[in-house]
Amino acid sequence: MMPESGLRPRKKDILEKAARLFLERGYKSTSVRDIAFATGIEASSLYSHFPSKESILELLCHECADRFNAAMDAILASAADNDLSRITRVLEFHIDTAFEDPMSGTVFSDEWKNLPEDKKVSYLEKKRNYENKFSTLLAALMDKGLIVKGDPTIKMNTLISSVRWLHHSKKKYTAEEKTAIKKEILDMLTLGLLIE
Amino acid sequence: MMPESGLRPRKKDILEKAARLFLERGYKSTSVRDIAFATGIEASSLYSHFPSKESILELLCHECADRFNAAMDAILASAADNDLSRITRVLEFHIDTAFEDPMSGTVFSDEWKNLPEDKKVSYLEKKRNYENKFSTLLAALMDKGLIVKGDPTIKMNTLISSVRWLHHSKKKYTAEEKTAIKKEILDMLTLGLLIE
DNA sequence: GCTCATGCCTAACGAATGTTCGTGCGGCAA
DNA sequence: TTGCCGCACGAACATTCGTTAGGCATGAGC
Repeated sequence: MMPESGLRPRKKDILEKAARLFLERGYKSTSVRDIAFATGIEASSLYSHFPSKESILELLCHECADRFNAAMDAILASAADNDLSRITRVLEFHIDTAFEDPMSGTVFSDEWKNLPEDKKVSYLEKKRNYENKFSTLLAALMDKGLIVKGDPTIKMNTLISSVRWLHHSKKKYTAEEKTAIKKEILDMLTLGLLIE
Repeated sequence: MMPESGLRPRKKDILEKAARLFLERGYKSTSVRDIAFATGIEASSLYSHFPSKESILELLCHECADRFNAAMDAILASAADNDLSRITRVLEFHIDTAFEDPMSGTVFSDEWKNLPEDKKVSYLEKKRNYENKFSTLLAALMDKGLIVKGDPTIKMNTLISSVRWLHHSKKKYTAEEKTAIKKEILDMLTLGLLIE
């Protein structure tokens, strides 16, 4: 999945197992012993790799926020895109992430609440930064008359939320199914439900 | 004296406080002592009203599922509606609920996972029942050529998810703001983002 | 061959959790 | 009055939680 490749394999392993458990049961419902068992070691051995359970969540949260921001920056910087294709690519990124790395979406919208207060602040800064870029992009599109005018924040939140169900979807999809789902959601968000 | 809604006032009070805490912190992060403190009693006194913490969640979950199903049934049964206005009213119900009773949405999509296995089954049955009615309605609209054809389940999940952010929104809105937000989300979902 | 860090173990810790117990108090029915 | 019942209490319970301490094995570098 995503943990940096500079990490020791065991550490990476723990992060992956923790991420999956946090996704399935939530942070609070996942005990240190659960993570250790999934990794195949004892609970106390975790502390050879991480100073605390919260530090695992912290690492996952910030890594995820950084990945979202990096993707957004890349899309915004790409000269190959006009504004309209930019928003499509942002949405595609959200959908792809939901498929390939479902933990990210959960972290991004839910589990960060379990961070200790100080770590929460710095995470929320990254999150707000991402959302600002998102809604600024929407506002620019409104100004150019490319999308329906309105409150960019409302539209942004609605767009981000709308793919949330994918994260928790247990079903395994084939590549073709993923493409089909992606297209359907994308069409729905851009063109709407109704036939005019 | 409270206008008795079936439940004793203290019991109703506990349920309300618990619902709010479950919404804000999540079920697992809310202790029995938290609920008791919010109600103004001791933890042990809770057990004069409920046999367990889980039973509080169970009651909230099933009550919520029943409310969603009742609303859906009312909309489907109403002769005053055509199919197209039905889907609008379903979406409006979701948005209204997110404003007026934010706990419901959280329960509906998240916190039910904390139910014990046997209670989970009966809850999921109600939820599946609701979702079936929802996607059947969408399928009917597709057949009549009123909405874009596709997978009703994908569309249903996307629609339901898209208002999830409202539940956790801390801001309190005026009635006018609520109406405006509702209209913007509704337009966005039905007409899409793009200007054709 | 010695050192030393690494990674894992067993054992145990204090704190917090959900819950039970015994009790007391006030109101209502007999 | 008597007795019961609903509701509340403080104390204590067993369990689980995150975490720490101390020790043992391994293997790389001198």
